[in-house]
Amino acid sequence: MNIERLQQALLNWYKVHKRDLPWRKTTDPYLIWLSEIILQQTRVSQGLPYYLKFSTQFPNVHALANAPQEEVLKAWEGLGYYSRARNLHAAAKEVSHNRDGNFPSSYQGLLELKGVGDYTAAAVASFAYREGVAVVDGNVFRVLSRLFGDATPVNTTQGKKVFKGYAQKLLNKGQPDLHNQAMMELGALQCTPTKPNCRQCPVKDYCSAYAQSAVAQYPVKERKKYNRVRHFFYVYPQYQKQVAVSKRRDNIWKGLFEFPLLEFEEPKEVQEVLESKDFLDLGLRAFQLDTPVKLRAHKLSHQTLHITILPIHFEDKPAAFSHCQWIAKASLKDLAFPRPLRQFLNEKQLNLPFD
DNA sequence: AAACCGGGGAT
DNA sequence: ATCCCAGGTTT
Repeated sequence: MNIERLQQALLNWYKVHKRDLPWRKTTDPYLIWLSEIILQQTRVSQGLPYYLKFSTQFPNVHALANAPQEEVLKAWEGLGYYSRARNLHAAAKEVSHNRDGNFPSSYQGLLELKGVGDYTAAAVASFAYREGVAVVDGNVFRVLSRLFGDATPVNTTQGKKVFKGYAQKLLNKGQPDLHNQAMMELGALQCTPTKPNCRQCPVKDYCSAYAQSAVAQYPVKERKKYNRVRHFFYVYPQYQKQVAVSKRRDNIWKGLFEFPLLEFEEPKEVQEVLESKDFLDLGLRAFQLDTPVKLRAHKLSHQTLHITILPIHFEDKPAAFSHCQWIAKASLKDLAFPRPLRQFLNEKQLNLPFD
C-alpha cells in the first residue's frame, strides 16, 4: 500500500466534504478540549447545542473553573455521562488555578487531566498543537478494521493496541490535524456502520474489506449483554409552594438532584410500595397521596429504569426528609435533574401552570 | 479484562 | 428491539 497516496486521497476528499463545525475554526486548546469532552460517545448533532451553550456561558477556562459545580451540571443537564461534566470542571480548576490558565502542551501532559484519555489527548494535541499523534475513536476503529481487513475485536485491550498502531502508521506527520479529522469524518460520512458509500470512497482502492466484498463484516466487536432492570419509586413531597429535593451521591446521575427514592429490584405495585418497610420508615404524617405517575421505561445503555412518581401533599410542615432541602417550586427549573425527572417536571408545569 | 456510566437517533 | 455515537474511569 502506498501510504502517501492514501493520505493525499483522504485529504483531498476531506477538503471537499468536511462539515462546517465551530470547533474546527479555532486552535484554542480550551475550546477544542471542551468540544472533545462534549462529543465523547455523543453524536455531533446532539453535542453541538451544548458546545454553543458552554462556549458562550464559559468563554474561557477561568470562567468555567470559577463557576459552581451546580451551574456546570445544569448546563450539562440532559447530555448524559455526567462524570464528564464533573471531570471537565475539575480539569478546568486544575488548569486555571495551578497552571496559570495554560493547558498541558503535549499529548503526554494532556493525559493527566481528569476525563482526558487516549483519544481526547491525541485529539487536542493534534488539533491545537499539530502534534503527530493519531486519534482512534469509534469512526477510526471502523475505517481501519475495514481498510486492513482486521477482525481483531475493536472493543478489547488488544484491539485498542492493534488499531492505534495502524492509525499511527497511517498518520500524515506533516498535517496530523487535518489527517485525524479526515479519518473521523470519513467514518462519520462515508464509511458508516450500515450501508457505507464505498462507491464514492476516496480510499476504496486501498481497502482490504472492499476488495473482498466483506465490508459489512467489519468491525468485529465482542458484545456484552448486560441489562439490569431497576424499579424506582420517587416520593414527590410538596408543602404549599415548596418541594423536597436531594442531591445524588453515587452511581448513576451523581451530582444531579432528585426526590426521596425507594428502589426495588423487582416490580412492585404502588400499594405494595406504600406498605413496604422503606416507605413506612419515612415516618410520614398528615399527607395526601395524589395519583401516581408511571413514566415510560427509561432505557440506558446498560440498564432499564421503571420510574413511578408518588406525589404527596403535606397538610402541615413535615419533620421528615431531614436529608433533603425544601425549595420553592419556582426554582426547580434552575436545578439539574436526570432526564426522566426533568420531563416529568416540565409536563407537570404545563398541566398546573398556576401551581 | 470487565463493568459502569446517559441519552438520542437510525435501522 | 438493537446498535452506535469525536470514550474514560473504576473495579
